[in-house]
Amino acid sequence: MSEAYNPSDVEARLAAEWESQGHFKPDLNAPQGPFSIVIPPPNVTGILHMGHALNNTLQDILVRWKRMQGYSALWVPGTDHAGIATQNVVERQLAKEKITRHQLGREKFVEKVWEWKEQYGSTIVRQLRRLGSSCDWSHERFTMDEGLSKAVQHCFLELHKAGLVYRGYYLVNWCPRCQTALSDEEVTHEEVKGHLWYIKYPVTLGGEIVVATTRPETMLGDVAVAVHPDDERYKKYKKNQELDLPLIARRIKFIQDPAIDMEFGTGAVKVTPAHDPVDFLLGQKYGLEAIRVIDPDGRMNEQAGPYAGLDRFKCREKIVADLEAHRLLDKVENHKASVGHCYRCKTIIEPMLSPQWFVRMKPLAALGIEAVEKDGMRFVPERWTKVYLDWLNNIRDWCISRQIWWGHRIPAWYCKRCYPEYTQRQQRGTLSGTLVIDEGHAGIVVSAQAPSSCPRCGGKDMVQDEDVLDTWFSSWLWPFSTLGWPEQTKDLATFYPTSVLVTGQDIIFFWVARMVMAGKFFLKKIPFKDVYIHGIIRVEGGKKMSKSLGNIIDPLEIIERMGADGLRFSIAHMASEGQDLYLSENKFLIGRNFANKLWNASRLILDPAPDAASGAPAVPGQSSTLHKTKEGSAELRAAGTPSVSPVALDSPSLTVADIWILTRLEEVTASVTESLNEYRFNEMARHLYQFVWNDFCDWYLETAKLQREDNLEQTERVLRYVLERTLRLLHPIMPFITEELWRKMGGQGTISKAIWPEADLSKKGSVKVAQAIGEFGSLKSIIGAVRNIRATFRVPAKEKVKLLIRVKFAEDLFLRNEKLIKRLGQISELTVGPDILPPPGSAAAYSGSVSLFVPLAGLIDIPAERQRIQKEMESLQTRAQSKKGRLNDPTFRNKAPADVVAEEEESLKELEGELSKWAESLKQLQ
RNA sequence: GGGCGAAUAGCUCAGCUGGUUAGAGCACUCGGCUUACAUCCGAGAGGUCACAGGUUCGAUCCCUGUUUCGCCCACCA
Repeated sequence: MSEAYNPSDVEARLAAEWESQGHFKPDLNAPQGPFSIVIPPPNVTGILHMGHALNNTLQDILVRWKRMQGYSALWVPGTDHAGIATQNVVERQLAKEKITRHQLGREKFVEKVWEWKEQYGSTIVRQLRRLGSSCDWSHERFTMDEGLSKAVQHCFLELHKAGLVYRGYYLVNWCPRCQTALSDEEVTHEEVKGHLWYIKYPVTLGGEIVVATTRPETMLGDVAVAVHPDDERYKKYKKNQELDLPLIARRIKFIQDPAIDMEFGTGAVKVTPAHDPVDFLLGQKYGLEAIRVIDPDGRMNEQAGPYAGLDRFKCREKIVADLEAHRLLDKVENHKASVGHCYRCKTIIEPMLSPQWFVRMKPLAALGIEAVEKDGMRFVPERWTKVYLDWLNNIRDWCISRQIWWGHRIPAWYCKRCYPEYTQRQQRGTLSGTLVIDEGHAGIVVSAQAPSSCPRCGGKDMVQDEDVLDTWFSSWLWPFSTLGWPEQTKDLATFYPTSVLVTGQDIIFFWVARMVMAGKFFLKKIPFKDVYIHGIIRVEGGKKMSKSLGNIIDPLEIIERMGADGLRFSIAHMASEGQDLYLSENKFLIGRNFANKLWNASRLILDPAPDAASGAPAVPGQSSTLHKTKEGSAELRAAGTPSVSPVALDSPSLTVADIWILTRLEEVTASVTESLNEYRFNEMARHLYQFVWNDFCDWYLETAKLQREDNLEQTERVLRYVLERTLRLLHPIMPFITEELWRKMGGQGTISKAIWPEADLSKKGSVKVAQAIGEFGSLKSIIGAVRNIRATFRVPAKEKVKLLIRVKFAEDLFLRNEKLIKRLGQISELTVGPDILPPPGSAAAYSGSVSLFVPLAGLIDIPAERQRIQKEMESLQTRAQSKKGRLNDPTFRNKAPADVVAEEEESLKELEGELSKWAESLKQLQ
């Protein structure tokens, strides 16, 4: 084995092998039944970033763990077609060749996107494999697959049948760059510094009303000015008053509505129903006309008169200038407002009146609420429940049509004769009346296939809706569409509902809530019971990780340098429940170093010792005949387990170190399993790290090196036993290195199918075990004390010292472990007895009932020693003092539980004992 | 405007239902290439647990308020 662990040698090879062997197909005969997770499908355009690395590491830990526990574990991978994002990518690519999608035409363009998908779309799933994700790749799905497309269509038709899909003429969020409508969730609001312009609107019969606006360009579409009915300032104007819209001569109305805030601006507001959500509602309420002055591309249209053709922001400048020229601008204030931006391209959203398809969400939201209130779905951390419910309780209808080409076509058909007539009528009308489009009336047919004729006029010319569906309209079916729905497949019956969803907080609305609604609506069951919401990845300093900030930490580069296991371990170690993760490069060292530590510990155990000169190898390799599998052992049920003999804690020949490490192994097994049960990934990592590094390597291996000289066979058995089981505990978090080492131990097949260890803490309380643990603790603490003394007095590492231990009981413990104490403390001569007196010039230390002395005549530095003792005493005194205070307080004695009081008394006694010994030392130093 | 999260060592963070001496990694200091590992070993230093009240025998932890930072939601024209 190489001196340093080299992950790149191992990982790619194993990832390929795992897949080719089909290890991650669910074992349908697994004893514990199904366990399933569907991956949050990354965008096909995506490349692996830290968010994916986190998300998939956590999922993989769960899946590998459950698989080892004997579940029929299925992790369904796949990708999302990401309508707008993907279309944008391909459009940009075409732009390099100076081609627009319009030049290409729809069919050719969609073909191009598919080509792009075939060529680059597998990037991210390849990267997921590299991360070690144990997905069942034969189950991989894409949201535009034939099956999933069928599911989408079925879904649309069913919802339509249930009256939950409708076409309506509403004000929607419009991205002038992407040239499509967006749902409310696809708009991100950002605070933008702007201005509040106060514009004078002349009243027809004399006087003027000053209105305040942040968007002067929309005044061209104004149809009214509104004030609060109680506003004294405007009482003089009658209801049927009219005003003259400045710049373009047009009469507009004067209305009074209690929704107007008298405090804001002048208390008078211009009303632009075609370009403002609030005004749209007012328009509806008062039957106002909606005049659209901005076109889908963000330019002013012919309704804008002299401003037609100008970009909306250029128009704003010109309007302001013109108003100023006409002295119609009263004043300008600085003003901050939250402005909607397209979540894909960051362009400022334009509220735009247009006909779109919507899903009626209220009835579905009720199902979503029911999921947590009745069906037992829970969020981890729990606080997200409130966020989820608040959204559902205030839900608005979901705009699902997109004016792009890449996506699922809407199964709706328009009569070429009726529909244009209808829309023209609609656009000329006012906002009173219903805004839901009566399909029969408008010449629209919702159906999977093209209808032969228009049911209204009998026209034969029916064309399919040009629009496609929102990407999330396919993702919300993901937990069941990937299992074959709407067909009643075996997969669906077995693996739905899934077990847990692991995702980020940013898509609770987009995705999680909608999946719950769809799952409940179509399958009558919640799609998953637990929703684990992990944090968002950031970089140190709190900024978002983004290309434009140039602060990306690329997981692939980290994998390159630290190994996938190193990356995974580091990430899991940082992922404390639901908290955001702040990353920096050096945080990944922990995982890399840990893997190397594990590698080298294994090397010590598995590699034959190099000093062949001293006769037989100190450590036989795995070929040794000493380690034959014991038949029928519960530990060894899994086929192919390396030859490891179970070590029973009550075996008589075990040393205190053996018993201690074996007990720690049981403890860590219990803690790791418990941590996983509670989705505490960071604790899992910490427990394993602490156990492997501090307990196993720092103490047990050092002890074992010596033990091997005396009792090779047994020590080997313990070493191999602990290592093999530790590898299994580590496997979910570090799959590659554990597989590699497990095989080096002689494991056949794959560790990913080995059995998850079960903790046995039953022996922990036995007298023998408890005593051994206490005794090993004493050994550790006296070795620690000696090392401390050595360091304090700068005893050169190679120079050995004498050690005297004064102890009334258990002398033989120290004699039995003389070799260990001597080796780890660099001791030349050890004396143990009940009546030992410190030789002059000794440094002393006290721990419990043990006193130890290190003769350092000549080396000892009296002031330093005095300082060391005083410091020790000070800390003991502080502690004793606070305990005394507590114990002298009668209320503490009365109210605190008896065991707490007893404990305090006990520990005070101990402190005082130690304190007096230190005091004695100090005296002797004089 | 509403809600959520965070504030603990120089840095980044743990600390699960209140109970000896508040932990880790990195950085730092001292000493070591000790035959698994310098991606290492040994020993240290470093904290008024943001602030102010309260509950309690006892508060980093529970309650109230304040400050700072971050995020989410909202029809702030």
